[in-house]
Amino acid sequence: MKPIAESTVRRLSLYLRFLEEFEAQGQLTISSGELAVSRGTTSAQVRKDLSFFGSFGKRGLGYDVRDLIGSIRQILGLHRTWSVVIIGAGKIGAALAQYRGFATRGFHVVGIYDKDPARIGTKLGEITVRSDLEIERDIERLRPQIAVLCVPGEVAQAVVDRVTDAGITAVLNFAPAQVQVPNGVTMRAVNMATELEILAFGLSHPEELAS
Amino acid sequence: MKPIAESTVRRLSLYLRFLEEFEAQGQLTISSGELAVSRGTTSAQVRKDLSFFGSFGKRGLGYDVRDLIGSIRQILGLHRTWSVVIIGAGKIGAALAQYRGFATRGFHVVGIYDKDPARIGTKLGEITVRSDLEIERDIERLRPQIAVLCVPGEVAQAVVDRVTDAGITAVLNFAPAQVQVPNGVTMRAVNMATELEILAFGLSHPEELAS
DNA sequence: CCTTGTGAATCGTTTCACAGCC
DNA sequence: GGCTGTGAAACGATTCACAAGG
Repeated sequence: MKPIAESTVRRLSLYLRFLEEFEAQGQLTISSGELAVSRGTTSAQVRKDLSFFGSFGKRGLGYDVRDLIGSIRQILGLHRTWSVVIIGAGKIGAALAQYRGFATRGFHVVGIYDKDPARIGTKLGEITVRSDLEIERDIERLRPQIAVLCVPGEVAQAVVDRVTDAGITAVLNFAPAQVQVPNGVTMRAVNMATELEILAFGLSHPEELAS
Repeated sequence: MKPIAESTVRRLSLYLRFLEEFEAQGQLTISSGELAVSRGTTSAQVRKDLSFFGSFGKRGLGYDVRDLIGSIRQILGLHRTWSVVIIGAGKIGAALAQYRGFATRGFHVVGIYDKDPARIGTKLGEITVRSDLEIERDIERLRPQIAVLCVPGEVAQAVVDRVTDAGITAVLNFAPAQVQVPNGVTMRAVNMATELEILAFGLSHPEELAS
């Protein structure tokens, strides 16, 4: 298979969200054009995105909503569950631990860890904060695939090194720091400061930020 | 000025972060190559990104760290402060309200709002949660530029309509919903579910997710 | 000799346009 | 007739490569 652009994967995720809404409304079939307007893109883009993975529609008719949901789920890897550990039980870690959106999409939080003794043992929804010393043992035992980092920027790299050494193969980084991961590990970063700064640029340069 | 790609703005924000680290370490001068390796890009990319805004270096020498920090701050619109309102005082809204990264970069949180009477009046760090009924009045009075949305997906569009009608010109959307903004309003979305799904795709298709 | 700034070349993504099929 | 799937064209971003300046 040829390499797939991140932008394509991101759109597939959005298509999936809309398809689920359409399904909930009882719509059985949908055209690439309908899917496109709901998401602010073009019908050609929708068809091209899907074409990388096969052909899912019927010419003259469109796509079967339920089938396409299944196909995109399969493409994105949502036909199975994934186990997640959250590292850092500060404000953001705690908020994420209780975020319902994880579970409803097949991401199971199997552990949350902190270094601060005051936090260890406290309950966040279903789950109890454990000592950061147990990270390695738990990862080796429970084999989660994904680590969500919610630690201070200064320790982010050290923590990523620990979890990837222990066997984590995907990292979602909320820490305000750029981190390196070894080959074979997928990494994504969500950086609040950067998002705000892009907004500030947009405010400062009306009409000049592309898109 | 020609339109600037979002990817360029995002990199400028990262360069700024590294330049600040270099400055803290007392480094006076830096080459595009040094800036590039710290950020995983190329020296040509660094120079091209900067070239859209002027010429900031000295041939044979590189860039003065302090000057370049000032120039990038100016470019990004960080030479002034921006006022922010947070809509929704649930877990994520509350976490953001207390996020130190806002203030240290010149983003002042001037209000946080919720609909739930149990939350109204509670203190989050410095600031007290106010009724969502005061949103319009406060926006007209305090003239914040940025709204950060931390409300449930179902009400996100209605809330965006309210704040943009009241005069907000930039929105950072953490609600798990696609929203439309009127022309002239900058919008960015951070969608946890999408980020996780991109990771799941990466886990499911090793070697096939571009970069 | 080193490093910037930048046009030109390359690469990747999006859009177009139409043949093929329902 | 309507809509998909897909090569080809257009566009945009990144990389190359070098002239110009310290």
